[in-house]
Amino acid sequence: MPSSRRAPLSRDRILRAAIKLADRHGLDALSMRKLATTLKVEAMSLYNHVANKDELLDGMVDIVIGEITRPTCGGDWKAALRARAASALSVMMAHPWAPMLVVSRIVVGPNMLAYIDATLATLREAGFSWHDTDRAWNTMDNYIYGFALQQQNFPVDPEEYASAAAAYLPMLPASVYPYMHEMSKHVAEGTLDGTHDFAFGLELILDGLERLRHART
Amino acid sequence: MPSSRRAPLSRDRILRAAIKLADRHGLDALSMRKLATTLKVEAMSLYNHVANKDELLDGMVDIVIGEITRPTCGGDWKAALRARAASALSVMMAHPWAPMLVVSRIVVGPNMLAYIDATLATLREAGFSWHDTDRAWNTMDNYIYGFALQQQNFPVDPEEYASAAAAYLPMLPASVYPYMHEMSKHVAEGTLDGTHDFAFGLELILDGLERLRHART
DNA sequence: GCGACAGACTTACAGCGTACATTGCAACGT
DNA sequence: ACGTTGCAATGTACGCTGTAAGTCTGTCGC
Repeated sequence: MPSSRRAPLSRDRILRAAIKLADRHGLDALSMRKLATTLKVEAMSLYNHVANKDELLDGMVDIVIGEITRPTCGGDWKAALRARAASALSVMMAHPWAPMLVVSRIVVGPNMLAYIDATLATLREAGFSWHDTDRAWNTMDNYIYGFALQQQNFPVDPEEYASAAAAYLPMLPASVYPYMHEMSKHVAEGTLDGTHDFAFGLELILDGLERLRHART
Repeated sequence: MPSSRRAPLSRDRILRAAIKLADRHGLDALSMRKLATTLKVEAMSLYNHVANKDELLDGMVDIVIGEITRPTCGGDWKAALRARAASALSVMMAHPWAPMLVVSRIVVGPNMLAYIDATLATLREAGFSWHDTDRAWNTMDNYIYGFALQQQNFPVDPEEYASAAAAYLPMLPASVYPYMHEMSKHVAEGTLDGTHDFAFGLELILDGLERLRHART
């Protein structure tokens, strides 16, 4: 009954191994063969459990979306959406390959659907019309994924912003790019931290939604 | 002097051919070999003008960014940014492969730098601090690219929203996804058009920026 | 025991990016 | 007029990719 020296492959085991591999070595390193070897199996064996690589990627995304703590409606809608955004961002940062996949395909796994449903619920129970709910949800998610993507691809660590800005300054002559030049100078001098501020845009959106809500009641 | 039956290859000719190919057949169809054949040349010849495929993609993005009409400061900053966003979106829609590339790499071509510089200029001349300028610019661009990506990947044409929603309804049982179910029903019945509204989120952000500007003066 | 069947394996193919070595052509100094 | 030089196009090759198709094998129900 324990037996089976044969690998007990399964769709779930494959997806989780794929996530681990992508987390560790990036999405480019995720090939069917490499994934198979981490599972001590041949590449083609995977196809007994996932139809093709696209389905594999979809499955990975849905699992990751499942890690986001879903908003619960009934309380303060703004706080709920803020928490949702924070959780989504932290999950996206934990799986750097995820936002790219989320935006480049339409995933309709159970976790994704439940996640969206909970979001719609929060907005509806807060009193938004269906029309506004639809637009509010899209606006927020555009911002969240956009921010995560930008953050992921930014090439320098936060503690190196100043030195990096100083290094790039010569490539931004004041005569050609006056504003970029001055901004980089401020970052280099520490007058401006180049930190990307997730809350800024989020609060802009949330405040806008709140005013919209008041205007319509 | 006309002579030269040999193809007069050049970096610019390559980039424009690559853009045309990607526009027509998608980014997946853009391989060095296919690109070469459209130029009646062998694949390896391309490498005399671009270092590698990544540099090719970077070059394509910078050309496309150059197609965006840049904001001019001095007038109404809100109108200028609105026009900038509209132009950026229309360019992204004309080159469906572009937003994905823009968000997945850091492009520092001359057009990109000029584009950013003009944006910073508009915000600065409107009276925003460097701190706010930085955040405002990022928030807007996150939204623009996020929206373009979402629009690109949406699988159904606007005129088919209602029928598509009706078709998907059975996959969204009211018992499991009550809100998605009801929303889809509204779309199917024509009570709600599933149209994605670019202006909605954009005005949310612009209004937020305006209030911020007033609060700080 | 034995037949059936799921699931792992093997082989093979077309396509990819690109390293490296070679070739052909045009312009130059003499 | 004639080597020489050097750039740009080419040809070949390698290792990698996703996956179609066919084969083999261990386990289970009868």
